[in-house]
Amino acid sequence: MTKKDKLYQIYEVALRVFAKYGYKKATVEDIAKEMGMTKGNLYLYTKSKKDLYEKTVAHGLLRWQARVRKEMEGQDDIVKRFVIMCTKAFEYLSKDSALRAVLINDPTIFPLSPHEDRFTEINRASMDMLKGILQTGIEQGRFCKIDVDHITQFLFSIYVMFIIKAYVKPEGRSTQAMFDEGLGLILRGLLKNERQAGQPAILIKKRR
Amino acid sequence: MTKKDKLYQIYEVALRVFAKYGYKKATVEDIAKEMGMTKGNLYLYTKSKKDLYEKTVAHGLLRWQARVRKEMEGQDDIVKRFVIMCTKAFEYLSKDSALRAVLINDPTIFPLSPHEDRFTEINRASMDMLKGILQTGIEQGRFCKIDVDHITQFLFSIYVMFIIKAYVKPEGRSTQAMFDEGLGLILRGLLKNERQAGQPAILIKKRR
DNA sequence: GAATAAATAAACAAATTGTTCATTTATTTA
DNA sequence: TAAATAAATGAACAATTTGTTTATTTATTC
Repeated sequence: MTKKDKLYQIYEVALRVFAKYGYKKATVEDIAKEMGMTKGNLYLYTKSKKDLYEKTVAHGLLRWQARVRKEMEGQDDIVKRFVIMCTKAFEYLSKDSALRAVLINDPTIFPLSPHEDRFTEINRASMDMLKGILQTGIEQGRFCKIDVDHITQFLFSIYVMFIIKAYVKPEGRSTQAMFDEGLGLILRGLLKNERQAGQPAILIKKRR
Repeated sequence: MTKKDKLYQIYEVALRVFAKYGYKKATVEDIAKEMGMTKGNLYLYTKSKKDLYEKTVAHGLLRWQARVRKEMEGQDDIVKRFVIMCTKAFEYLSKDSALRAVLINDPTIFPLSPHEDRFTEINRASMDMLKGILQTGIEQGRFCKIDVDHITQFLFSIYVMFIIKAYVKPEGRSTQAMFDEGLGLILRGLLKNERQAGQPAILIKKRR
C-alpha cells in the first residue's frame, strides 16, 4: 500500500473520529486506535494534531467538490450543468454525515467572509468551476452577458449562506423551498430570453 | 431552592452530559458549565467525578423505576398490573435517550450477574415490586402456586437480558416480537387455568 | 543478508482536568 | 442594621491525560 493510500485511509478515519467527538475531545490516540496503529506511528504520517485536522477537513471538502464535478460530467447542456452543479453541491452534505458533523462542530471551516477562509485553494477551485460554467453559458448564447467575476462571487456567497442555513446552523425546514425558489429566480435572471425564442423554459425539479 | 432540588437538577444535567460525551470524555467543567456554575461550586454538591456519575446513574434508574410504578397504579386487576409492569419497564428506555446512551456507553451499569451489580438497592426494590405482584396474584387465586423467590429471580434475569438485547447491545429488530411472544408464554405459565373457568383469556397488546 | 521502511513502546513536556481552599458575594437570622 | 450562615467564585495545586519525540524492534525491499 502506497503512502498516499495510507494517508487517504487516515483522513477517512480521522474524519469519522473528529465527527464523533469534535476536535477538542478527539485525541490522536482515538484516531490511531481506530486505524489499528499506535499514535507514535501515526506521527510518521502527520505533523501535529492540528495539522491532521486541517488536512482531514481539506480531504472532506475535496471529496465534496469531486463528487459534484462527477455528477456534472454527464451533462453537456450548459444550463442543465449549472442546475446540476447547484443542486448537487447543495444536497451533498445531507448525505455526508461525518463532514456535516465536523462542520457543525467547527463553523469556521466554511465562513461567510473569504478572508476568514482557511481553505481558499479549495474554494477558489470551486469558484473557478462555477465561473467556467458561466463563461461557456455566455459564449453559447444561453446566459446574458453578465460580469462573470462579480456574479461568480455573488453566487458563491449565496451558496455558502445556504450551506450554513441548511446544515451548519439549521433553523427550520423552509431552507429547501427557499433554495428551490431562489435557484429558479437566479436562473431566470441568468438566462437569455429563450422563452421568447420559442424554446421550452428550463424547469427545476422540485423536491417534496 | 432546597439542596435536594439542586441535586436533582444537577443529576438531570449530568445525565445529559454523560450521555453526550461518555464518562471518560465528559469533564466536571462540562457539567458545571451546563449548570451555569463553576466547577468549584459543583464540588460543594458532590464528592468526586466518579461519585457524581454513580449518583447520576442511580437517579436515572430510580426515575425509570418510579415511572413504571406510576403506570401500574391505575390498574387494580393483578394480572393486568403484571403485564403493564413488564411492558412499561421494557419500553421505558426507548423514550429515555439520555439514560439509554449512558447505558450503551457503560454496560456494566446493568449486568447479567447480580454480583457485578453496583445498584443492588435499586434493583432489589424492583424485584420486590415484582415479587409483590406475584404474591398477591397467588393470594387472589389468579397465578399458580409457584416458588415466588426463584420465579422473581428468574423473571428479573429475563428482564435484564431483554434490556441488554434491545437497547444496550441491539442486534436486530426481532427483540420486540421476542418480548411479546415471551411475555405471552410466561403469562400462560403463570396463570391458573382461567380459560377453563369460562373467563376470557388475557390478551397482550401486540405492537406493530 | 544488508539496507530501508514501518511500526512499536517508552519517555517527556505540555496541557487538561479533578480537587481543594481562601476569599467574595448573597441570604438568612437576630 | 449587623452579625451569622450559606452559596458561589476563582485561583491554586496535584494528578492524569494527551501531544510529540526518540530509541529500538519488526517487517520489507533490494
